[in-house]
Amino acid sequence: MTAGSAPMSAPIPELRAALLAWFDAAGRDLPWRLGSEGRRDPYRVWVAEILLQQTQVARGLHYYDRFLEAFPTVEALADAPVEAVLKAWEGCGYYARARNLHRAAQLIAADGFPTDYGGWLALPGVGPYTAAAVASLAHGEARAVNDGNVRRVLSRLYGEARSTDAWVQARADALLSPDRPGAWNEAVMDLGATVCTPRAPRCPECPLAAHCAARASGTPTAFPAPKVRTAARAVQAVALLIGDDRQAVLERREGQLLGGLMGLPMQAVGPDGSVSEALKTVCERLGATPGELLGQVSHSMTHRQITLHVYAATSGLPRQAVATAALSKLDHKALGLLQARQQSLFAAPLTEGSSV
DNA sequence: AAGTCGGGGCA
DNA sequence: TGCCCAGACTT
Repeated sequence: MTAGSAPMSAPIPELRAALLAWFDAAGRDLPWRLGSEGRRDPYRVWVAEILLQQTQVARGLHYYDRFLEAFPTVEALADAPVEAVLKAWEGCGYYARARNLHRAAQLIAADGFPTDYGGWLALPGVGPYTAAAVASLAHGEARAVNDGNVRRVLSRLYGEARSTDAWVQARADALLSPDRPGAWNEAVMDLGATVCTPRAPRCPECPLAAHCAARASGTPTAFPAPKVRTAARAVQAVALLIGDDRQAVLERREGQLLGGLMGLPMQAVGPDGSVSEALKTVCERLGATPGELLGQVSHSMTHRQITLHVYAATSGLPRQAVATAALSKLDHKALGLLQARQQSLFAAPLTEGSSV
C-alpha cells in the first residue's frame, strides 16, 4: 500500500469518469479508429494491433497506410503471396508478425472474422493483448488490455514499482469501464503514450494526477522498475555481394532471425574469429570466387551487435532485382556500402554498368 | 520464467 | 548509450 502522505486512490467510478472525460476531449485521432466506438472495423483494428506490437504509434502510422493500400481487405491479404506481405512490412521489424498476419488472413478468409476474445486469441500472432484490443474496439466486449502503456499508468497510479503481469491485468480488469470498454482501453493507452510517458511524464496535464501514488512520491519515473534485459552479443559474419546494389544474388533466409526475408549470402564467423575461413565457406557453398573487401557494416539488433564483413564476389548464379525483394536493414546497409564506395572512387559522374 | 525476435525515437 | 515501444511465441 501507499505511504501515509500518498493519496488514497479514488473510487473506481471516479477514476473512470476522470479519464474518460479527458479522453473525450484529448484522445488521439488515429486512422484505425474509424467507425463508432466499440464498433470499429475488425480488419483495420486487427492489422493496426499487429503492426503496433513493440512499435511506437508515430512509426506505425507510416506502415499502416502503406499496408492497407496494398491489402485493403482481408481477402486481398489472404490471396497475396507472402513475399508481397513481407515487402510491405520491410523495415518494420519482427517479421514473424507479417508471416502470422498472412496465415491468419487465410484462416479468416475461409472461416470469417472471429467475433469474440477467444476466437481472436486462437489466430496465429494474436495473444492476450491483441485479442482484448480487437474484442473491445471492434465488438464492444468487456476485455481489458494489458500493454506497456497500461503497465506504466497503473504501476504509477497505485505506486507499484514491481508490477507483475498478473497484477497489472487484475487492476486493469477492475478498472475497465463496463459501459465503454473500447473507449476505456483507448483512453489508458492514449494517456500512457501522450501524458504518462516513460521518461518525462506531463503530470500537470494528467486527469489522474490527484490520485496518483507515483506523482505523490515525487519520482514518478521510478514506476515501474526497469525490466531486466539480456545483453546483446557481439557477432561477426561475412556477406557476399555478387552483382551490384540493384541486381544481386539473394538468398531467402530461413529460421527465426529475419526469416522469410531475402538477403545477401552470409556466413557467421566461427568462435575462432577467422573471417577468411567464413569467406571460404560461403564461397564454396555458392561456387563463387571471392573478390575484394568492400568494407564493414555494423548493425545492432535486439540481442545482437553484428559486424558484417562485405566482400565482392563473382558467380554464375542468377541475380535478382533488389528493389522488389524484402530486405532487412542489415542488407540495405551492406548494399549501401558499394554505392558509397563507388562515389568515393569516381569523382566524375559515374557511367552506367561500370560495376564489378 | 526466461530467451528470442527489428528497428527507431528519445533523454 | 540505454531504455522503451498498443507483444507473441518457443523452450
